[in-house]
Amino acid sequence: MERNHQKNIKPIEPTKAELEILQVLWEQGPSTVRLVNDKLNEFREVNYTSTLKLMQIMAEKGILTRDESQMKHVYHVAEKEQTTKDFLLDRFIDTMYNGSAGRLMMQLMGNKKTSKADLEAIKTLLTQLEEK
Amino acid sequence: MERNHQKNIKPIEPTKAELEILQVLWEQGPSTVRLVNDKLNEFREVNYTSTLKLMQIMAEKGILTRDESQMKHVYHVAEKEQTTKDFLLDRFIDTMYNGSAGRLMMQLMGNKKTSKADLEAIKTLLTQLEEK
DNA sequence: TTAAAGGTAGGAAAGATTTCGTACGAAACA
DNA sequence: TGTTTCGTACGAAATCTTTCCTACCTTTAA
Repeated sequence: MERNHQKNIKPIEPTKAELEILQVLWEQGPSTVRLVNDKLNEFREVNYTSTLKLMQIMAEKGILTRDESQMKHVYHVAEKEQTTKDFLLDRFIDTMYNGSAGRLMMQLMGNKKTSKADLEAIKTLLTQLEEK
Repeated sequence: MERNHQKNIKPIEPTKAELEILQVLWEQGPSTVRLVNDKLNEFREVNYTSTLKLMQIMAEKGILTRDESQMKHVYHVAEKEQTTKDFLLDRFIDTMYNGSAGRLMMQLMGNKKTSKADLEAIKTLLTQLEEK
């Protein structure tokens, strides 16, 4: 079930479209709207000003910051990528697996997206953890 | 009909509120609106007719089916729980980890929601898998 | 030096999702 | 029987999200 016990911390709750933009910025690093929009258009048609607007809103919300010193503003992701991903993963685990990461692990084991190599890597990591 | 342009494949894309309802039904099994609404109200205030409406919409979309033989309709989840969860997990992995389940695994290892017991269980499972 | 291209800002429309008011029928019960 | 309680149906309002139009400014290139 969904809960938010956090008082002061602002929960980053990107919408679907916002997440797309975050993905581009995570991959490309700080970027102009133009670049982000071009990337988005590689797989989905979207008007330049739509992307602009969205990124402006995200800046307002504090999801992004921007450098306005140049005419072409450069947008940065405000939070560390990992912080956001941790938050989203936690929420996913809460809503889908009643907060049990173990259950998610279990499902992953049987998931087609999990390769043999993945499993090997996990095993190695586990062993290392154990040795400490 | 017009919501779903794909022919035979049904992409289960529950919204946030719909997912809450699914969670209740997964946990409780087939239920009346009353029961679902009561459960929801345990952690968030929501009007009975709101829940009713949502469940009616979900039935229209095919996410739920319902038994109308009694006055108190009983709603069932149409898809197997696992099918929906598989789909949602896949999508999560795609948007958050570029489709790599391994990366998600890695993040899980360092996640606070992953307990020592979880890790142990994984290890056992991995070893079993290997022996086969 | 002017036209074209490319940039931001802001509002409003369009779409999707969520919430709830109202109407009305069936059951429970005083 | 009459009234209260509990149920469904449906429309519409409220809200959130996404898209894009228009205005206007700056840079670039002819």
